[in-house]
Amino acid sequence: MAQKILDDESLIAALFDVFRNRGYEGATLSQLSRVTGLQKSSLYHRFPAGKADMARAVVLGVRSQLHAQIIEPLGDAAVAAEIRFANQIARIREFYADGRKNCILNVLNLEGGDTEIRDMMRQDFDAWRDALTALAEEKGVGHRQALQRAEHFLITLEGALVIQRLTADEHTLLRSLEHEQGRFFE
Amino acid sequence: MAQKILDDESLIAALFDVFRNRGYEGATLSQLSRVTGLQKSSLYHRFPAGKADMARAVVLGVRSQLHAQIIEPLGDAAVAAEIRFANQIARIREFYADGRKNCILNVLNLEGGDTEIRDMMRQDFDAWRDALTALAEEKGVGHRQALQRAEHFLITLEGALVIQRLTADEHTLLRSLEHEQGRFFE
DNA sequence: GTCTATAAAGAGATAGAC
DNA sequence: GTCTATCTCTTTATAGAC
Repeated sequence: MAQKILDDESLIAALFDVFRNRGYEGATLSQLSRVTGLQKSSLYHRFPAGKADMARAVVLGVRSQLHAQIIEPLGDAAVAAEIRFANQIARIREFYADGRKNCILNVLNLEGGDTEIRDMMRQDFDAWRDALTALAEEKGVGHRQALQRAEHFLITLEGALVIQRLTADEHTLLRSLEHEQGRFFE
Repeated sequence: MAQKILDDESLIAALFDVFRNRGYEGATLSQLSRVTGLQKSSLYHRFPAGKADMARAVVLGVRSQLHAQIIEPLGDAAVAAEIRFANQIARIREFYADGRKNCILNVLNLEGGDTEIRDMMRQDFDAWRDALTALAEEKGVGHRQALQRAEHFLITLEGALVIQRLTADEHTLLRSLEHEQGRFFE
């Protein structure tokens, strides 16, 4: 049996990088081929439905990372709520390379995009928001306000990524996350 | 002299709608032709450098609207600061159709995008942020904090647009704007 | 200024050898 | 599982008539 040159994880990580930086339409098969080191036909062997399949695989990978590294730890009652929030910030900084990488949720959700992908991303947003809501409630914040703060936190995250990509001010994301951290439980 | 079927303003408005909803790569000449009612060659007559020219024209149109309708009114000393802020909110709601339309600054600023366009958008962001900073300072907020609030307001705007596009909750933008309005001068 | 027609390049996708 | 080679379709762009 012939060898896989790249394991699935590295392969999808390479595809991810192209999609998040250039969007769905901006990611060409030539680029995807180049960054993975695989010819187009090899990509089709692994992703029979082509580019749409690759994008779906990327989103599936992102969502499993998101759940394992961020959403589940937010609900880990063995750790103090403030620490869980701080750990979340650390994972966010890694995941977005301190704001130098885009959010796939933003770039893969334009008009004409794959509805299956949008549905998955909606579910993940809901799950993340709900985990944050529960965290605030744990510390005595009322449900309605906890929900608002959770949503506002994620809005700030997305907005900071957009603005940092525009201004190239490397501290935008970090500043925003720390600002929200200070207000989340108060 | 032959007639222009569409005046420049309506033409650019139609192009704008395609670019903001589908991004640069996602906007094809076929679509741009369809929404304007002009054949591709007619578009090339008006925009000799093609799609790149169209995107630049769209951004020029947006920036003149932004300055006339939002940035300049923010500095109009004849109107109370709170009213100026409230008027800004009203213009934002119109401009983004209460969150149903994207921000062009987000979708035209991916990797590989036109640097001329990015530079223009950066300038406009700076101008808007500076106008908001001055407004907060007018009401006694210190410079450093005024700048932070101005930036945070624009981050929230961009983030709310991203999240509303994802969740399709029609109240996301409005709720965010009102929340920020309550905190801006305090 | 707009049109029809067409060219040229690049996109996504497939066939078949190894 | 990967490759070379090829195909088809769409995309961007141009030529030239009206």
